[in-house]
Amino acid sequence: PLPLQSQGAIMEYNFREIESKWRSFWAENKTFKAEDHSEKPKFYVLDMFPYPSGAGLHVGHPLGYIASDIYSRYKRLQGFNVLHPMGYDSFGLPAEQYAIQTGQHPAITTITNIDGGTDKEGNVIAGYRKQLDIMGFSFDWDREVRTSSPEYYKWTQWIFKQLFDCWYNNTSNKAERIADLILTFETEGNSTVDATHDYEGTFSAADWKAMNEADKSKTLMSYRLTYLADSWVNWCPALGTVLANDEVVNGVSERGGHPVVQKLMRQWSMRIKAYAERLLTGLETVDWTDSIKDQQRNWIGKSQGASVHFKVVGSDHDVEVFTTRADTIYGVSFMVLAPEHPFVDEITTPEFADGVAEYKKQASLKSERDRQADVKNITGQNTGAFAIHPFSGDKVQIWIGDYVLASYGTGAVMAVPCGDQRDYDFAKHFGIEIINIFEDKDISEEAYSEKDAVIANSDFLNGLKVKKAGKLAIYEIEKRGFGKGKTQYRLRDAVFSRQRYWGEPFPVYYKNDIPNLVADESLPITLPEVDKYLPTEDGEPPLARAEKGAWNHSEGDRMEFNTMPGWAGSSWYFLRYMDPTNDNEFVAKDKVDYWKNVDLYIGGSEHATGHLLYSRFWTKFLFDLDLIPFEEPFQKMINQGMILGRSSFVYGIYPMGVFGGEGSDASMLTNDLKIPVFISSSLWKKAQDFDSEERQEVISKIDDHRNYLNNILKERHPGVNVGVNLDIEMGFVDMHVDISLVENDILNIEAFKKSRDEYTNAEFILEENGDYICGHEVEKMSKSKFNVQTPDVLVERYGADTLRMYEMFLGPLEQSKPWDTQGISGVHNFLKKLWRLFHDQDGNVSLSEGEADPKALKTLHKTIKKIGDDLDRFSFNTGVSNFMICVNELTDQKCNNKAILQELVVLISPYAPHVAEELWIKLGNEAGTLSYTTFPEFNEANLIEANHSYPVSFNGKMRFKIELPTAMSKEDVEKEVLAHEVAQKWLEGNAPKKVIVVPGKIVNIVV
RNA sequence: GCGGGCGUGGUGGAAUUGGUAGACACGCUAGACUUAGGAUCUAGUGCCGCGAGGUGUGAGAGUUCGAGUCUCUCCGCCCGCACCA
Repeated sequence: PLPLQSQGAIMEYNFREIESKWRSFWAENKTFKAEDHSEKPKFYVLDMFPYPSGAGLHVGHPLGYIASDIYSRYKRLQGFNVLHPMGYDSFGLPAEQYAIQTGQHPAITTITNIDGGTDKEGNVIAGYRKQLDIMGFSFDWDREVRTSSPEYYKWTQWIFKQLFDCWYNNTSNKAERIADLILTFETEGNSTVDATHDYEGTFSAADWKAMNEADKSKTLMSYRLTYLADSWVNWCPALGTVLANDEVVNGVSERGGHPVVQKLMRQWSMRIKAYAERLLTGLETVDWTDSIKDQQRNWIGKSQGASVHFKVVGSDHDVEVFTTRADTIYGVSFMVLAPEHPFVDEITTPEFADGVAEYKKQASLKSERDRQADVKNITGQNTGAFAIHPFSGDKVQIWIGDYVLASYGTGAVMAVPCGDQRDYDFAKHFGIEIINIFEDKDISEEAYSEKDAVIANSDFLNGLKVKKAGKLAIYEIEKRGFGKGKTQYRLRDAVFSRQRYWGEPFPVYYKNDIPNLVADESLPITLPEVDKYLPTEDGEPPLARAEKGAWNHSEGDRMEFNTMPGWAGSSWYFLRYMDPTNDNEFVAKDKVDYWKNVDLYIGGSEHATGHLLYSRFWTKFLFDLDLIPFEEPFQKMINQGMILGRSSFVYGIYPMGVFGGEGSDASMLTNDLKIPVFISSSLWKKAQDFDSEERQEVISKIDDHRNYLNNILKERHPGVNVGVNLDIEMGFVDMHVDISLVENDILNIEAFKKSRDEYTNAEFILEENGDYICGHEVEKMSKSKFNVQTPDVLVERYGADTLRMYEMFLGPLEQSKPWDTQGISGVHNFLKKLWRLFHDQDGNVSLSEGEADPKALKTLHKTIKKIGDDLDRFSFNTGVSNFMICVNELTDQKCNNKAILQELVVLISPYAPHVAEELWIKLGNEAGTLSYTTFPEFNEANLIEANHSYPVSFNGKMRFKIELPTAMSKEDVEKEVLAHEVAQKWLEGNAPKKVIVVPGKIVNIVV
């Protein structure tokens, strides 16, 4: 396409020159450097940092960055000391997968993706940094962090060490040092300790002292906030690694969609469960959307109820269950254990042993996904064992069934079929007798799960409503020693090991299989070189390939071979920006005390149960250790919507084969004859109608093409009766076409023909005007759909200021919306119009001094008010509209008053910083001072007008307007309005029933 | 099934506390200027109607002088969670 830049007047809006000039200026002068100490109040604006992928940025990525940049610039103008940094979440799978394929070290891939260059296959990579720079963001790049740099992950490792060295004290409700716990063990054993832990049983001080090193280590491990344990994990064979729950979606890996199975493995985990309650209550103190908060609440999944013990007949075991419906205790008709429940085998009677073994085998073969998909299929197996109902003493059957999850609660349920549909279905399926404990409720068809029932057939609970019965039941359960009231969380501890190369190594070595921490002086433990980025032959992670001498801690030890997951580095990066080069601390206390938490966080909502939860967890932990002065990392958060791509389609019909008599052969349709015919979309759509003229027209043109091909065939195969299969019903395809070949839905036919060999001779059925109109659809932006729009191309053609404003203009920030390049010209024209306000027809600067016209003042102050309000409520799209209205009005007024335009330039500078800087110096100001000047002050006096144009409604419908003095009294307004001739007409001679006058606003007449 | 959000012209969207529905822009139509236009400028553009006027914010009801906005019922779409005991 031709550049829009005209060669005409010299002083046209030359955005390329202006933008490159100011980009250099800002970089050279470090205009946006944030001071760590300041008299000014601080404001911390943070973007979720990107993973630098080789594919680069598309127009959807900068959306949030533009919004945060506008807000940062606004806050600077309001006199805040703004921290607005950027960095890279640079550990991750794509670089590692690329390393496996090409052998290129992920560190090199990462650097190329950030700084630009050429990849292994020779593709040119623009580089994230360059792509970000051309947008004119006011980042303080001196604070850049990269999670994969040793200087950074040194401190990720250090924080891991602190977690290892702490346990969670439920009494003080915070993390405390392990050394203190050991002291208690030495004097009192563990019975007085109320910790979040998974140690089974109790020990005395003497028991503790009698333990050997290995036992002590093992015991402490079940208290540490990060711990090594055998646990059921999500194993993804295709990726060769375990995944955290939030990385598994619908039973497949979030990245790549590979199947995930359950596997018992020795893994590092994070005891996030300890923080479940605080993660829940903390949500009340942050300004996030309800949607994200609810997602986190749901994920944490708090439920209150009771744990109850059922003795097993003829066994020492008792089955502990968790229930939220203690009121239904007398409705227990049987028990169900998860197939993986630890003592299933021990309680199973001999005659059911085979069945149980078979069922357990079947269950273990099913993946998590299969189990979920199989919800409707009721399966289970009787164990032959019986439990004793604690209150009634009745014997109830014990079954196993995979609708009971091993990982939730105790892995066992008391089944109350009258009140729970799953229990009900199970009972019906296996013919187990159902006890009904609800007064006057029919359960012949389904369970009664409403909570308004009255309890019956339940001894001391009879006649009580559900809620009361529940309380009384728990009271009795506790009193009689059958169990106790309990709060249960769905949140599970997070697996922290990955069997991958490109992540943080653990600062851990094993001595006689006991994990030990590497000393602080030895940090960081840097990633060793390996020959291949794949697991070893015996299934160890890639790090096991490292040369032993260089990598092992000391003779006879071995290092941890796992690496940390992606969320390790991103859980605390917002702290490092405050002090990115500190080699002695993860962040200096005085700096974090000044900057505190993030005031505004902008990023995608897809991190609701991953990054955002883990980051809150680590922040609370660091707060407990008194290392940082706040408990919530992100005070206010905005989740930008996705920008969807607008894909273009062509509709083609391909020859499908040949037909004919003797001697005809499919191979006669050689590749050079597989020539498609493409039909313009509107014709194609009309041709779907069997009776349409267009259909006949299309068919006859397809016939022409077929005849053409047939003639070639006949020439090649004289004497053979052969023709091609080519018609409107067969061989039809709609295909994505690269959007770079399409402009305003019109296909560039010549470029299209050149794009692929098979199109070279393609035929086209065109619109009357000779255009090929493409079809379109809104879908996710992706390479495979050929609908990716990159910022680079648009900046080159329209400039960064235009792109910034246009992305904001598309619609509300939080909303998903389709990308539409056509609309960008409106914003570009606006900036040209703005430019013209400052210049005369010859392009020379032309400004008038002196007092401004009241009209212009009104326009300006109306705009000041709106822009300020829009920014305060993050309504960037209406902000752009208001600028357009302002410039349209000033243009109509032919306003070139310096005082007015000066304020306008400041107002617009957050949105369009380059052109604002240029106009700022044209107004006679010092270069670069714009960023730190003051935001214009709104003065209402400029808005007051002598007259107001009242809209007059009859029964709420506006009929006419009347201009009256603003100060006129209600009574006089009513009188004037009623006297108006149009009012007389609508009244039809009748007196109005009622007249409502809202002074300065509206008049409504009821007739 | 549960939770969150949304539904306004041909399109993206505006209407902040209930007060002129459709701002602003794209697109479209007509015209001007131009060697040319995918540049620029002017006018028009919810729908029906020649007009007066009617009608109109997913559907229906309600509250109100007045409802896109508040309440209820229903329909549709998007996102998240989902055998959680």
